[in-house]
Amino acid sequence: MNLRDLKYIVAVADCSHFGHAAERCHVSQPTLSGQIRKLEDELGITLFERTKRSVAITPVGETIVAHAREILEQAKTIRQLAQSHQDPLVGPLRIGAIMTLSPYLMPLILKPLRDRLPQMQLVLSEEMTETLLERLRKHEIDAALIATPVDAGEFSTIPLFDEAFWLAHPRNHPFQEKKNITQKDLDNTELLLLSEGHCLADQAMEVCHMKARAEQGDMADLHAASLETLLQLVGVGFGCTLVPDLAVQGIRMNDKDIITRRLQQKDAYRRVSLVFRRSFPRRQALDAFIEVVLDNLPDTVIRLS
Amino acid sequence: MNLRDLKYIVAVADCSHFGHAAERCHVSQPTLSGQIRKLEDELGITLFERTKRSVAITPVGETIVAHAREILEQAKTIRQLAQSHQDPLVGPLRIGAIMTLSPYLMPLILKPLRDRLPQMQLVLSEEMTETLLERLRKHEIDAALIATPVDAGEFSTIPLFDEAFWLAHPRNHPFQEKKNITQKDLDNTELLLLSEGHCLADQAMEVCHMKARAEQGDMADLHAASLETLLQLVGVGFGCTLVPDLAVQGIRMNDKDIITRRLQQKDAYRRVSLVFRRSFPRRQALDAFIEVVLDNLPDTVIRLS
DNA sequence: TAGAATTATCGGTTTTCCCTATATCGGACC
DNA sequence: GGTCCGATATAGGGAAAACCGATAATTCTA
Repeated sequence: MNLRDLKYIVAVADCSHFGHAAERCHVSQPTLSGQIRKLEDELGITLFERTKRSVAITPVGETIVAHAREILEQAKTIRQLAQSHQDPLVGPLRIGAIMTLSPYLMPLILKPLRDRLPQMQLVLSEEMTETLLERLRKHEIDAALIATPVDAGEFSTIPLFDEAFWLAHPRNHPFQEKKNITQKDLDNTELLLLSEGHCLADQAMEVCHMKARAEQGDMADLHAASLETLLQLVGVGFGCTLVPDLAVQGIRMNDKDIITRRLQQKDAYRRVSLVFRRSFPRRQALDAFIEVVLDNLPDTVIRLS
Repeated sequence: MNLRDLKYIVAVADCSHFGHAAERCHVSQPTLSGQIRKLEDELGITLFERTKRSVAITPVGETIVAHAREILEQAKTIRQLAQSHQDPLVGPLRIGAIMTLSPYLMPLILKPLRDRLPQMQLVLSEEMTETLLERLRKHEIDAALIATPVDAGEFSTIPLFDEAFWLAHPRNHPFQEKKNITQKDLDNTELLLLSEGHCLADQAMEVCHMKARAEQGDMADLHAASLETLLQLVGVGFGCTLVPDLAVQGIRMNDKDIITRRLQQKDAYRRVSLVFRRSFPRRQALDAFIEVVLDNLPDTVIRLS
């Protein structure tokens, strides 16, 4: 059996005439006759009762043709489905982003994205870096926005932009008196950090030359689960923290108890990249997505392409 | 696209491994790879995201494979349908019979038929000869039991048995005194007849050398619509009629006011045949049906095979 | 009885499918 | 780092199938 054969028998059932059916199927009448004969042999039944003068379908033939029609409909559906997905920009794009980036970046790009790529449906998720990479591996997401370098291996990485760290301290903190915050100031300060697994914590520690988390002892209970929580803690005077640029842009106006200050250090930034499986087939969708992202970043970040 | 291709993509979707899928489909791995590649090209989309190390289905691929599964199910259904109809004895057999035969023959054969050919479902209809032939032509029935010769042409005819005509007259009719009813007696008698179109009326007229119906004038109002009605008329003394053998066997015991007598004439019988389209494919079903009919006729009829 | 219409058959050509062998790539192991 | 193992992809040739044109066979029509 064969989709072609089914098309043939449906045509004959419709036309009750081998010649006309053959014409409809764009084959010669002998070809169509032969194929139908072969199908009948294969099924072991007579589908059409032929005389030299007429063609009539048998009762079994009738029910089988009904099934054949359904099959051909389904096949058409498959072709249409494929058709509508031929444009790689069309269809859902599943993007994951780290939690210290997503809430501040997404509001900037969602609307432009909807305007520029209305056919692309963005499916967002927020996870920590390791979880994102794991989900990439399991094909649960198509790409991840992270701020940690990954080995080439199975993934490709496209650097998007560098994002400076700002210092956030409470209104009446000693830092308020200082004009410039130096590397030394930072080194002597205990920062409030996000809980384990958040890359921001590691990056902050690196910037401040802090020791590994494991050696810090009882500071652990001050590790917050989200940047928002962290800023709340800063707001009520618990201490300072480092905040990436996009988050600063997002919060600066809202809270009078938090002072955010640019750091002078050259290396106080993190590099945000898009990571995806090297084999991901809709590369053009990613390129289009990247373009929208870069076009809608504030000028406080440094674009990399 | 192709049923084989769909089988291939379902296999790959199930196995996530070209080699294993190829094994399941009993083809080599390059063959399967090539066909899937070709299908992807034809559809213009990527169904599977492959690395040298692994295979994962794309979202479009997922939905397409779902449709493919349904198609394959339908195809399986077709094959099963064909399978269960491969025995020509299986399935409905639509038999039409003339109204002067059906009520007396069918009771004799229905039970034996159900015993001997339980898989064959008999669909009965009763019509006049012309209507039966028309329905044969339109494939509405598969065969007809009639008592009139038909031209070979599109139909085949198998004679089944000869059925004698009996004379039926009321209890106190002049015929009662006679020991033998002669041809001459009949010729001088006006018979009650069935209404136009029933072959029995023509046959009775022929046996009695009656003139054509059109010339009979006001006898028309005594033409009955069924044999049972005719016999009721005989029973209440309206006149005589000819009754075919099987009907006599059916009614003889029931009515004390009707006398049935065998005719001595050699040609006072009608030939009952089975007629069917020459192209009808289930000839064996007809043969089996005929065998059951012949095996269950009373010995008062003369079997012809 | 000739002609038109219709399905079946035949021989040869083209297309498709399939297989074996091999290339290529990525990961694992030493 | 080299080598082997496990995957998928590619190439070439051979077998099967599908297809076509021409023609036969049959039946209806005029």
